[in-house]
Amino acid sequence: MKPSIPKGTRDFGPAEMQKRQYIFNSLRLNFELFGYQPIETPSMENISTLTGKYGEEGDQLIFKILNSRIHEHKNKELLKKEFELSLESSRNSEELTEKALRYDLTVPFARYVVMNQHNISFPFKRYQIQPVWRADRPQKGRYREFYQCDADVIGSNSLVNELDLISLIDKSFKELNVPVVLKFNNRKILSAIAEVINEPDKIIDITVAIDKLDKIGKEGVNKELAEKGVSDDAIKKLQPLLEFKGDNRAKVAILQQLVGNTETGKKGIEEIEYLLNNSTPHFAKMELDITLARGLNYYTGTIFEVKANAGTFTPSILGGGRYDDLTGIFGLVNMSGVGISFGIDRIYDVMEELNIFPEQIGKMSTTKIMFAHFDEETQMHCIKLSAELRDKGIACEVYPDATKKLGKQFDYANKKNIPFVCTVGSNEITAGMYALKDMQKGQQQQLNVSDLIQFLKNN
RNA sequence: GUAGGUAUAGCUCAGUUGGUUAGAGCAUCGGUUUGUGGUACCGAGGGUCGUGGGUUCGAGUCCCAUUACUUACCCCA
Repeated sequence: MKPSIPKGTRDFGPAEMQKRQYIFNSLRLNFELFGYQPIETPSMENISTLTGKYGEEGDQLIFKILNSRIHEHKNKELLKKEFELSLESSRNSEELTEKALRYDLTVPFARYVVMNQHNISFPFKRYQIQPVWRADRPQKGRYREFYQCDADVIGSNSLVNELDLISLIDKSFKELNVPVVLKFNNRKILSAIAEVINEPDKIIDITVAIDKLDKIGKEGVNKELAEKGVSDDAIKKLQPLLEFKGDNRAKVAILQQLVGNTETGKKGIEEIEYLLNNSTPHFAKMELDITLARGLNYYTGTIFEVKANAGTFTPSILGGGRYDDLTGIFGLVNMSGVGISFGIDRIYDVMEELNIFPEQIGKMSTTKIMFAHFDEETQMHCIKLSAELRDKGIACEVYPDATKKLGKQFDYANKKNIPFVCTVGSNEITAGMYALKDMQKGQQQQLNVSDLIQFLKNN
């Protein structure tokens, strides 16, 4: 059998893991610097927890888990009927699938908050670093299994949380040295637009269409709007939005004209102005993008998206926003939350393309020193030495095979990028002086055990 | 779901208008070197050319089907 792994999944070797962990560690550190606490939730959720939260398209991409032991089901006729119905249309049958792999970390978080509401003191700031699964068709930068690193605050309406997240985004990408543009918008603006042009039912179609502006252009957007049944009159009213150019202030002015006289519009503009006036990103380029919509259904206020600002591969590497009533579905109302999600797999891809991982990352050995030997006796001596070094906190290993060939042992150390090799033969044992070779410099020196330990601690 | 591309050694790929025994680099193993790697030289193993059918005296090469992978669209981290 030829081994393989499912489409859209990947194995990670030691070098990749080192780079991935570099990103994970950096993000985790920042999450904690901002006061977020870690939680984890199961890979699978009850399917009813997930469906209906991501929009029509999103729901289709949920990985469903077939119920176990369906061959033992008591009512097979019912199963057959359910299966046939499932062939007819996109629906979910709990007789067939009652669990699904999580699609994101936000919805499971909302579920967690509702279930643990009596043990949580609000506002609750949590971070979560776990894989999610999407039954998408894989392509460049798109995987079926990938990690999200989420930071959310729930139980606070304050826009200070948005400011906090902007700082977190700014600081995180600064530390990773990834040049980014942080785009933001407000769903209230989008709602107000739908209101103003009298197409409140088409809010999703409208947002999705204008989201594509930079891809398909003004004409493309208009065409799509018409296809979705938006009236000509409404499309005409939308034109200023699609045509304007200018800086953040100019955009606000346009919004003011377009939706400033509606209540939601006014509120949305207020929020946007607050963020523009009070956020202080030093690294990320902050840009109000009034065509930014984001597909997920649950956002109601501020929305965020981050893209790399260099190179040719610039997918969205972070997304987020405010959701006012995600917990409401689970029975806990008046619980507004806001959060962001770093897509570390894409951040990795972007960093790889821009070649901005620090030089040593991916090339460093976690082993500091390897012991080379000549026979079983000298090998045993190495094992004792290694125990002594490990007690002092020095990562070391003994070449596992008994071989007389030093070359082979050095080759192993070299390929593993182990910086030091200590050769232990009978001469060394008798003298109590060991040959320590610096693999990079190629220099060798004789040291006794305590000097060896001291040297390795200092280098 | 829609549209393209690719499929030859463990990996990355050559392979001419269809023509003898299908090649290279890397990797692996061995040797040059029985106490020294990263750089040198020599050698070895490893392929049903994705699968099935067709055209032909002859197919890795042309045609059809099929499967897998991949890219773009949709959507998204």
